Parts: sequence; C-alpha cells; structure tokens
Amino acid sequence: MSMGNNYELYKVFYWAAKTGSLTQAAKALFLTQPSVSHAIKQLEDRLGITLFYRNSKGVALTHEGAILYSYIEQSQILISRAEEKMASLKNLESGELRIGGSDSLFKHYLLPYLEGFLQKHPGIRLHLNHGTTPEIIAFLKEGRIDLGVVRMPIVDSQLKVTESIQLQDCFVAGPRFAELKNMVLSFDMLLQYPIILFSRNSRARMAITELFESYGYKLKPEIEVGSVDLLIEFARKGLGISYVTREFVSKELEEGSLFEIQLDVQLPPSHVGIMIMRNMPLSISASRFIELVR
Amino acid sequence: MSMGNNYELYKVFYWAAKTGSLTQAAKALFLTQPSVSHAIKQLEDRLGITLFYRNSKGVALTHEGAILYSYIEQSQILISRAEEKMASLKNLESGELRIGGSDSLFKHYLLPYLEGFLQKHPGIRLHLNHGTTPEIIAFLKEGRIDLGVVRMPIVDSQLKVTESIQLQDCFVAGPRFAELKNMVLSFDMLLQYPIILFSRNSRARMAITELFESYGYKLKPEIEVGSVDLLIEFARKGLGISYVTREFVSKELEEGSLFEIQLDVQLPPSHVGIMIMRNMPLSISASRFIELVR
DNA sequence: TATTTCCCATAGACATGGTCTATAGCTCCT
DNA sequence: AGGAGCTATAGACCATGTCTATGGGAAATA
Repeated sequence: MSMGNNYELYKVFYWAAKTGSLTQAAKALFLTQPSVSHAIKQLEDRLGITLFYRNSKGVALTHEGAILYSYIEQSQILISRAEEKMASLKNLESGELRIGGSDSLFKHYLLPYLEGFLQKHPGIRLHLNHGTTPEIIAFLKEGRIDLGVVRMPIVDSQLKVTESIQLQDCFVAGPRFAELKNMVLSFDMLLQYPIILFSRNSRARMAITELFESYGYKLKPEIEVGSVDLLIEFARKGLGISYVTREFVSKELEEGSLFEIQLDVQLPPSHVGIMIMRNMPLSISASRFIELVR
Repeated sequence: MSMGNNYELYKVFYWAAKTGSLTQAAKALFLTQPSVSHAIKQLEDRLGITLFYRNSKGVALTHEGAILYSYIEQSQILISRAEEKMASLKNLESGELRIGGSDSLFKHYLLPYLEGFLQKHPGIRLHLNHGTTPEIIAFLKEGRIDLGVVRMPIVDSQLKVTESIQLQDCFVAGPRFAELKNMVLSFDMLLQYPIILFSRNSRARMAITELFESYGYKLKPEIEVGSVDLLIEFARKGLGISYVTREFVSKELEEGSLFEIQLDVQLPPSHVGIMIMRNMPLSISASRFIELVR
C-alpha cells in the first residue's frame, strides 16, 4: 500500500521534532508519552526510515528526518492557519456577506441592519449587488450572492423566500399640487395630472399598471425616471405625481415637502422578501444576517 | 477541545473537494462512499461550518469550504512531496553520503567502492571530508559525517568499528638504491639511508617509530612530507627510503619504479576500520554503502 | 560509587471511532 | 415510470490508537 498512510502520524512527528522530546510532544498533543513513542515508531516503520536519534535527553532528527520535517512543518503550519481561518469565519471575524437587491431596498430597508451588522462584525466584507428581480435571482443561482432582497411575490421552486416587512406603495405630490391635499381622488381624476413612474420593468410598476387596467384605465406616465431618488425629487419639484413606496418617503411626508394622494381605491400592499437558495447551505455570515433582520 | 482534531479528515476533504464527488474520493482513498460521507460530515460538525453543497451530481465547495480548500490543498501537496522525497531517499534516488577519512584511504581503498556506489545511485551526492583520525572521530560525533574510514586500532566506546581489509606498511626505495633490492636489512643497516616519513602525527608513523624504539633504535627521518603521493614520488626520485603502505604502491612495485626493502624484522600489519556512531541510526545511504564495502 | 531523575521502549488491556454492509431518499435523464 | 447516478443514515464490527504499568539506560547529583 502507500507508505505514510495516516496523516495523524505527521502531526505527532511534527511536535516531536519541534519540541525535541517525545514527552513534550505528548503534552502538546494531550497524549501520553508511550502513545507518541508508538506513533513515531509506526511512522518510521511505514516509511522504512529512521527519523530520530533517541538518547536520554530526548530525540533529535536524523538527516532523513530533518528532510521530512522541512516538508511537514510547512504542511502543519498551513493546517493551523486553515483552522484559525475557519475559527475566524465561524466567529464572523472574517468572511463576506454578498447581498443582491435594488438600490432603494438597500437604502431604505437594509441600511440600518447592515450598519448594525458591520459594526458588530467589522471583519466582514460586504458586497452589494443591485439589479432587477430576475437578475438577482440569476445571481443567487450562480452563487454570486448569498441572499437576495426583493419585492414579493416570488415564485421559484429553487428558492426559499421569507416574507419580511410590508410596504405600501402610493402616489405622492409636492406643494405645487397642494390643492389635492385634502381630496380623495378617483383614478379618473388622478390621470388628469402628470404621472411619474419608475422606468424599468419593476414589479411595483407592473402591479400598479395592471391594477389600473383591471379598473379599465390606462396608466401612461408623463415622465419615466430610472431611480427612486429621482421619483422623489421630481415629485418635490412639482413635475408630477410620483408612484413611490410610502416607507421610502417617510421623511419627506413628515417634513411636508411631499404629501400622499388619497385615492378611493385601496392600493394593494407589497412585501419585501428575503430569498435564499432552497437546499443550499447558507454562508455563516448570511445566516447570521438573516437572523438579525428577522 | 481543538476543532479539526483529526488530520485524516483533511485528507478526505481534500479528495472530496478535488474530485467534486464523495464517491470518487472514496475510490481514491480506497474507502467506501459512506465512510467518506461520514468523514466529511464529521469535519463539518467539528468546524461548525458547512463545507459542501450536496446534490445528485456530486458535491461542490461552499464559500467557506473553498477557503478551507485553499489551505488544505497546499498542505496535502506538501505531504505528498514529502512522501515522494522519503521514497526517493529510501530507494537511494536522492540523499547524500558523507564520509570522513584520509586522502590516501579515499584514493587507494575507497575509490572503487565509491565509483560503484555512485554509478548505481547517481542521485546520491557524495561528501568526502579528510582529516586526521581524531578529527574524523570528532566529525562523526558532531554528526558532520555518516562514517569514518581510518586505520585501526580505534578505542572509543561511543564508536562501533568494523575491521576491514588488512594493510601492510613497508619501506620502499627507487632505482637509486637498487643495491638493496636483494638484501635483507636490519634496522641498523636501514638507518644508514635517508628515511622519508609522513610529516603529520599519523598513526602509521607513530607505530613504526615505537617499533624502532622497542628495538632500541631511533627513527629520525631525513625528509618529512605531507602527503602519501609525495612519499611515493620522493622515493621514486631517489631522495630516500619511504615508509608507505604496500597496497598503495602496488602499481609502482609492479612496474619496478619502486621496490620493497626486505627487513629482518616482520613489520606489524595494520587494518582499515570503518567507524560509525554506536547507538545512532545510520543514514540509508551510509548503511547501504557499508554493506557494499563488506 | 551509589542514587535519583530524567528520558524512551515495550507489553498488554481496553475502548474509541472509523469502516463496513444494507438501505433509503433524492434528482436527473431516458 | 423506470433506471442510474448521487449522498445520507443506521447499526454491527473490529482495527487501531490510547491507556497504565513497567523496564532499561544515560546523565546529573550526592
């Protein structure tokens, strides 16, 4: 068979060589001296090479033993480093957390959790990948991210989605349209005003468009913008009425730079979903982060 | 206690990661698949970290597993190299042979053995250290040479000396003293001629000086030289009568450029001794070389 | 020289734990 | 639906690594 079959013997050899004493090696390894003696003898037998000179002071490497040691020492050091690294990963002293989602969810939903997590675990490197929901799902399946944060609903049998907080989309306007503040509008009335929508095929836009259609209306935006920030900004400047997530404009609503348009139809709420791969183990950092969010 | 206690598990991990399959790893390690499965599970449990994604095609490293692998791979490669190196040492495909002795013994006694040994084992590097007998003994005790080749007798309890071939010292002269060729000389007569001796405190010189003294004569050389080659050369040139080892001038005796002086007293023979440290394991190359010489 | 005190080696009992066979569950492919 | 890959699990078994007890040798101590 192969010669030095049992790698445990190299560990014993390493400590015996390093300490120059079987007794010391035994202490380091939490073994007894005879065990170490036996292990060394066994390694020597398997290799067919005498590795140590024994005398009453201890042991010393033979020439061949010294050659072996030069390799084994490196090998053992690598294993030690590996174990240290694993410990640091486990304790979240190092590692990385890779999250996919939309910019707005990062900013308005995840930010406080991320702050807390990074403060508690400064060794963790954070990677945020933004994209559309299908892109995020693709990232997840490619293993490029540990978890995705998107709007529900998600239907994909490979994914496990846990519902998180509820969000309420709504129409908001700036002071320019102050006359609408205390009114309850119908879709009909709303469509008299310039509408600002998110430009991309976002889940929220598709949902609201469908809702209007189900009532027999066509929702055609005057302006399309590419970011949630611009949706807010344009509404504030009076360029139109923006369809936004209420929770994302809570500051503007409070300070009065925006107000919510009241409609005679209840707009459907949406939920944030946290997606992970079903049947795939979570990275340590990701599972800890999800605990934190929940 | 410490986490990844059993280094055997890393070997299993290495092959599982390398082949991407527990079944393949089992084949490589001459184990069964359940054993590998169990070993991996155990390593994961001990580390507290999931190392592989399992699916019906096989296994794939998790992020953490990949980090572990980057260390373990190096470590395993080093062990493989170590085992290869040990095998090559054992087969005398590499290694070194360090011998101490006198120049003349190297040249006239060991040379043919060394030639044969090196031809058979071209990977072995030879180190020859010359010095006086006490120096050689010191080298041995310091571990700077594997074996020493010197004249007997040696008395040192730390050494194990095996007697090798017998050598006969004698006086030789060149054609200049041809008149002595068929004579049997007494010490008295011999001392009429210029004597050439080895200059250093060599064992042979001390022995012959003592012998003369035991017969009541004082052996005082006309010329002292520092090498055996010069002893021979000076005698050939007729500068005097040299005290040399007969076996070392066999060529000159045959071709007639030197002849042996016959004495009425039998000069004591000497033996070559091969010294090694008692109670210390021999290097592989040294023990094989000694077998060859014996 | 006698004594103590370190070492390491050996013997034999014991139990841990690694390995096996058998089997089940899963996914993908035909 | 069936087959052919995987991996996971259960439980029996025994090899081997570990222990205690002991012996012997060398070196320091007295």
